Amino acid sequence: MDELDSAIVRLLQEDARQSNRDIARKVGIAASTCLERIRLLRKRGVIRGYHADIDLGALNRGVQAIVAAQIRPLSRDVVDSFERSVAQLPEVLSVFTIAGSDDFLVHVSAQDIDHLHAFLLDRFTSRREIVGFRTSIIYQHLTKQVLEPLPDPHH
Amino acid sequence: MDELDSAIVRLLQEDARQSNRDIARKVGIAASTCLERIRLLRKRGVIRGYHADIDLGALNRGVQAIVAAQIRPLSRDVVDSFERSVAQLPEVLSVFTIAGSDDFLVHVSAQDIDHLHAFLLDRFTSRREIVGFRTSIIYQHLTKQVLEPLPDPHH
DNA sequence: CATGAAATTATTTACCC
DNA sequence: GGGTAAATAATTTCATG
Repeated sequence: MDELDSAIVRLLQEDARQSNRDIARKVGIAASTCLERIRLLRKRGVIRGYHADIDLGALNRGVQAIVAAQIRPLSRDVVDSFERSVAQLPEVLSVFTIAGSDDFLVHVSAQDIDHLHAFLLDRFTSRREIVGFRTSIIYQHLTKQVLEPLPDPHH
Repeated sequence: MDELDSAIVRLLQEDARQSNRDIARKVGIAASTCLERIRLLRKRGVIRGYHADIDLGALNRGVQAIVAAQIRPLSRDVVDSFERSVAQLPEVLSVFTIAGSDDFLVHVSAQDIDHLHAFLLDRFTSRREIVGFRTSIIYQHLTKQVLEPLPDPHH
């Protein structure tokens, strides 16, 4: 990850569909060189994928919430199975497994408040491993699309 | 948003860099038709952008946390200015503005625990509008890259 | 008016310096 | 890292139902 790689990664975070030729021109290298660098970044796992960012409203997902859940027992089996089964529910956007008084934060979206309520009643209230959960409606979610590398901690 | 649009949106969420020709072939329409549909989806704001997903470790961001913050007063000025200034800190990945006992959840990443601690001391402890915050280390974060449309609530 | 086929223009990619 | 040429893709035009 030298300066050229960082510049390429930044440009692909901004717009993953711009042409390799454009990226090459912006960072000041030949298209063939740029293509090879992108291929290596992908192979090394630095670039994990390219994804379209879709408006949640257009997917009938106008209401978002964060559900803070506590589960017991905190055994590997119960934790792993909770993560996997919750992540595959259609309403779930992401699952944070965290330290602290809550065990998980689950980011969910639904058509409206009624569907959110029904979802929580059907999928959370009934789960035996969940000993408690609190739901917070999300008014706004700002996401940074372009992340800069942080300074190397060894320098 | 008919079935064809949904199929195109799903494919672009899976891999935003696949060619228009491949997408057209997979959904069973002509390339020109597909290109026009994608253009309209973009114009209508259904597709908000295309972004490379980068490994946080490669960006020297190996440690993630969620900071739940309470601020006062909860006036528009203070809320707006908190959102904007926090979102532009390099360590911040996203900011949730929420209802409930906490006012914000801030998703952050840093090089390591020491840098996370320094970041919180420098950027949170010192802010006058913050009346309290709790930090939870993230062990794991599962994100769904492909979101299906939810059933229309009117039907 | 949306679709699809063909022609033109542009980009990607493999190979060698 | 760069240059070139063949393969591939994007884009425009225009005919069709």
